[in-house]
Amino acid sequence: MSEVFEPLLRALLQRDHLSADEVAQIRSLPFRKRICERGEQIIPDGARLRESCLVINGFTVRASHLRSGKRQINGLHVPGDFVDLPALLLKKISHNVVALNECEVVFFPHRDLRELCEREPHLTRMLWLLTVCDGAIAKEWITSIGRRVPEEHLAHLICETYTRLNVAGLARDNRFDFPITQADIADIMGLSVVHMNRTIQELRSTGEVTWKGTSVSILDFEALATRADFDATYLNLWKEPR
Amino acid sequence: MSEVFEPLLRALLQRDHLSADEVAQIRSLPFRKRICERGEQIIPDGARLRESCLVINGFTVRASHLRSGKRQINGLHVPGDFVDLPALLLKKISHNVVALNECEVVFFPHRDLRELCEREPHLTRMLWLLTVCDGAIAKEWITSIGRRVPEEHLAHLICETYTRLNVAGLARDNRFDFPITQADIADIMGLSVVHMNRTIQELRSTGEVTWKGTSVSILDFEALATRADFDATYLNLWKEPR
DNA sequence: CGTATGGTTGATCTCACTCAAGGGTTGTGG
DNA sequence: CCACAACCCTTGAGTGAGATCAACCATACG
Repeated sequence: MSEVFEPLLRALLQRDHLSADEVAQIRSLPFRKRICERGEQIIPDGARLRESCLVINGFTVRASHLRSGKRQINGLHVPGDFVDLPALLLKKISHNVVALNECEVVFFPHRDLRELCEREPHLTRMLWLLTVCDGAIAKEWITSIGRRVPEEHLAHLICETYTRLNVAGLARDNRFDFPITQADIADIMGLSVVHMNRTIQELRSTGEVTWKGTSVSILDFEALATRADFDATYLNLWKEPR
Repeated sequence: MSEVFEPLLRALLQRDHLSADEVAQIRSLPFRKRICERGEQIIPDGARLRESCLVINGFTVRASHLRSGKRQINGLHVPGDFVDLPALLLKKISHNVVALNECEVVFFPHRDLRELCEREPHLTRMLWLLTVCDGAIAKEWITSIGRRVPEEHLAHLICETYTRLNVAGLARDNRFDFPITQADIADIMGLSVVHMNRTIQELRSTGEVTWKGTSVSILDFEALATRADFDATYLNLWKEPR
């Protein structure tokens, strides 16, 4: 089953050309697959890791917990995202990764990734690029949470998620499936659940977004992007020799 | 003058062993030096970059601007920080970098960094590691801004900055120089200047922190770290084969 | 000196939190 | 097949944190 690598290759090929040999090198990586239940902790906080996890199917979030009991989500992973690739270098990560819905994930041993990086400088840079894009998203989130008002922030999150899912081939025609609870979105945006609910209703009432169950529709993407000050540059979705 | 490379080597050697040859390879990188005035924009927003910038001396911040005129700072760079190393892969960055005080920075052409990465897999990973640490800081900032109350957030920022400056050899005995205005800290924490001022006064009044001019003193680091829920793990300041 | 910049203070108002309860849907067991 | 529990969404009311507005002070600088 080669589908394991499709989301990843899709993410890479969006950003640079890969030779047939490079594609083959990636495809030859050994892996173990795992199905995770909704709510399951995929990667525990503070663990010492010997493999890195790639999401094939489903949504996961990266969260930190404070002593006070508060929780902040600082990352959202869609299929094709190399959830904890940084662990290849860090060995230890200080947040945990949780499945939002039933997920299919695969783990690649660090040993094999390491060997790949020893012989393939260009692929190394492409993996590096993935972690850099992840960092760019985090920086954009800082801006959202710090200076965008909740409606703008939510609009931005929707634009970003749509764009990322579109790359993964999971969103089109201004619609996508977003299996997340309002409590989780509140933990993304740093708001209370009650206020989160009211913010969503605000976007609904203006007709900008239709959100029923897990189905999100954007009436006019351009308009929403303008409202949110969303500029996809930071996602680096263009081909370029890297 | 080899001091150009000291802050960088310090940052790297803190996290892994480097061979004499590797150190020599770094030292042999060609560069151009520049002095930046306080408030000067070092790297313009959206520019196409052919070199990456390392801070030798002074403080810089990375900021985003919204249409509304609001500004959010999403990164703080201390000496030894490779400010826009991600640009090596991204080519284009969507935020700008500004000097907080008079800074000494050096630029390394991407061509040379690229060549270095082609032949040195381990050094590549070390540079990669720097960008990953930068990302880890951004994630921690999301948590701070989203879920820490202003006093905790400020305490966390102080602990983080002290720890990072300590690595750079610029802080010890619980004291450091922090040439930043309250308006800038407000843009880091996503607060208004007035409230920022009151938050600082709060930390001062409890005696946890002395802050006069640009000199910041921490009365009891452990106590402040506890208050802020600060755990330096995310800074990855230990030696490990990467 | 006058001016600019940054820090400080007070008053007012609004946004967002908390608390508390009700409603809808799904799944499960009697 | 219905009752109940669990989970999530929704709504209302009261409170408080943080924004905004508007001054005033301190220091550095030309």
